[in-house]
Order: sequence, then structure tokens, then C-alpha cells
Amino acid sequence: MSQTDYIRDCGSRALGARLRRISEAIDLDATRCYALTGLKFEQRWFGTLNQLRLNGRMSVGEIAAALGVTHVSVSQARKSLELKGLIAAASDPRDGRRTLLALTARGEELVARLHPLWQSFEAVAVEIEAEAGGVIAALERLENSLKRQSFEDRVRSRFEEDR
Amino acid sequence: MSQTDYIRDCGSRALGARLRRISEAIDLDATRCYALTGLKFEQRWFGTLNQLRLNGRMSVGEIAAALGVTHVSVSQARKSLELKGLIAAASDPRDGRRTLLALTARGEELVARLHPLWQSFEAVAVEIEAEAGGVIAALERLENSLKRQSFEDRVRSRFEEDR
DNA sequence: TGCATATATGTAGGCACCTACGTAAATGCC
DNA sequence: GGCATTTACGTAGGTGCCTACATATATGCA
Repeated sequence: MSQTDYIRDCGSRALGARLRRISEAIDLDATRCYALTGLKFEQRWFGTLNQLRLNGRMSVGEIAAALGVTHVSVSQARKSLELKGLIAAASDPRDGRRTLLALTARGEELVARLHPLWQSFEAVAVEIEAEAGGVIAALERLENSLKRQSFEDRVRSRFEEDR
Repeated sequence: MSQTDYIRDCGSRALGARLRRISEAIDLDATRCYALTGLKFEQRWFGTLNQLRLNGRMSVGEIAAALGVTHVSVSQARKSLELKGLIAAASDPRDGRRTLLALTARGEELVARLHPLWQSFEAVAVEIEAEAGGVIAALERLENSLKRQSFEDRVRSRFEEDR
């Protein structure tokens, strides 16, 4: 059985593993690209920095929602961003539960410096999408399918039906 | 900017992050499904166990190649599998560098027990592919594009061209 | 006003992979 | 046969996310 057959034939893990592998390949390449700028940059910073660049001050939860990740993920990235002096955090005066994040001057500088590279990333993503045709649309359809009925739900009905 | 726009517009991280997120969602659901069997199962075990089920004794490198992951990944999964007595490892008499892995009787048992669930996974993956239409094909096209020219390469030419 | 419930986010530990590095065995060439 | 190079895989540390749990603040209702 070739790898393609393995992947086609073997269910959730095959699909999940494949998605992850492509994701990791892209991320790794991007990490190498940051080296072009001579900067030490953590991939996970991008989402948060970009949101703050676009929208200014935002709460942890808002950033998480915009990125489609958990607040924990943002909370954790935020720690290292603060350590590097790229963002500042403050409690929201209107709601003591919220933590507002904003770019520091240093963060603004870094973002400005990285912007050309980010534009290259974007252009390449567009290029690949054009070349591979319909990837984003396919992923959207996949997401919608899973939203309609989760993987777990589907397996449960089949598995319990078969027993 | 809505999340969809964010994802469409923002390059490598957007695509990479999306792939990862879907992957994680599927993996998490699958983890929950293992609970149906009352077994404690690590997702990363599936690939190796399945390969050994299909092919019998295999080396670390062979499994890694079949799964499309690094040997390190297999080497690490193997450790926990051995701890659980599911596989046995032995040096290959024909090549002292190679480590051959095989299912133990206990491993065979577990695999037999999980097989119905794995079949449900497979059926659901097929169902989703039918519903979402062309996901596997799109991923293949994406993989082929990246194989033809890596993300890094593409960014490099654009970035250095722009400077 | 008080209390039950909801919301926001931080901490801890875990997951499944990766790269970098290291060591041993095998191969190939002189 | 000896040595340079290649191959195989193990170890160490890291990445970027997750769930579970916990704590504090806000909201809504009696």
C-alpha cells in the first residue's frame, strides 16, 4: 500500500495527520523565511501582532475569536510577546475581567519591519491557491461539514449502530 | 475584518494555522471516540500500529516513510508503545543500524479490538469527503504544488526581488 | 441587596509533531 | 584493509496548539 492509499483509506487519523503535516511544512518554511530578516520571530506571534496592527487595542478573547483559537493560546503567546517588549497588557477599565493588549512602539517597529515579508507570504499563499486551485474553498467546505456535524458525532452514530 | 477574510488575506500563517486547526479538531474528536471503547489510546499510536497490522515487522524508518513523518516521531511513539507492551523492538540481524518493530500478542489484541472503531473512522472520513467534496484532491494538489516549489523558495524569490 | 450563573482569562499539564545533534553500522572507493 | 561518506535511529529540547481547572469580575433575577 502506497502512502497515498494509506492516506485515502484510513480515516480520521489519515486526514488529520495529513492536514497537520502540510501545516507544519508551511510553518517550518515560514520560520526559515523570518531568518531572511535577521530577526528571531515565533510563528505564533503573527496572529496577535497582526490583529493589533489592524485593530489597535484588543482583549485576549477578541484576538482569540478573530484567530479562531482558544484564549489560552493567545494568553500564552502574549507572555512571550510581553517579555520581548512587543506588546503591553492592561486591565480593561470598563470590565475588570478583560485584559487589553496593544503594540508597544517597539512592537510597531517590528511589525513595520516585517510587513514586507508578510506581504510576500500573502502573495505566495495567493500564488499557491491559484496553482493548486480551490484549496481554501475545500477547507471551508470541510469546516462547514464538521460544523454541521462533528467528527465525533458521526463516529458515535456509526460505531454504536454497528454494535 | 471577519475571520474568513483574515484567513483568506493573510498568507502562510493563515493557511498553515487553518490546516492545523482542522487537524486538531479532528484529532480531538477521535480521542474522544476512543473513550467509547474504554481504552486509553494515544492518537499518534495509530499510524505505527496500523502499519504493523498491515505489514508485520517493519523498521522505524520504513514506518516513518509510510506515514510521511520523521523517524524521530516514530521512535518516540515506539517508546510508549513498548512501555505498554503493545510492540516489541529488535535489532535487524541483517543491518545493525535498523530497529525492527512488531506487534506483540497484546498489541494484536488491541488492534483487533480497535478495528471496528477504525472502520467507523474510515467510513466517516469517506462520508465527510463525499459531503465536502474534493478535499482530498485539493490537499493533494496543495502538496504537489509545495513539492514542485517549496513555500520558502517562493517567498525567497519574491522577498529578495522586492528588496 | 444577595446569590446563582455567566463571562474573561490565567495556570498547569499534555499532545504530536519538528529540528539539531550524536553515535553506530554499513557502504564504497582507493 | 582503511578511511571517508552515507545511512539508520536514538536523545534533547522546542513549537504551537489543546483541555481541565481555577479565580475574579460581571450580569441578571428574586
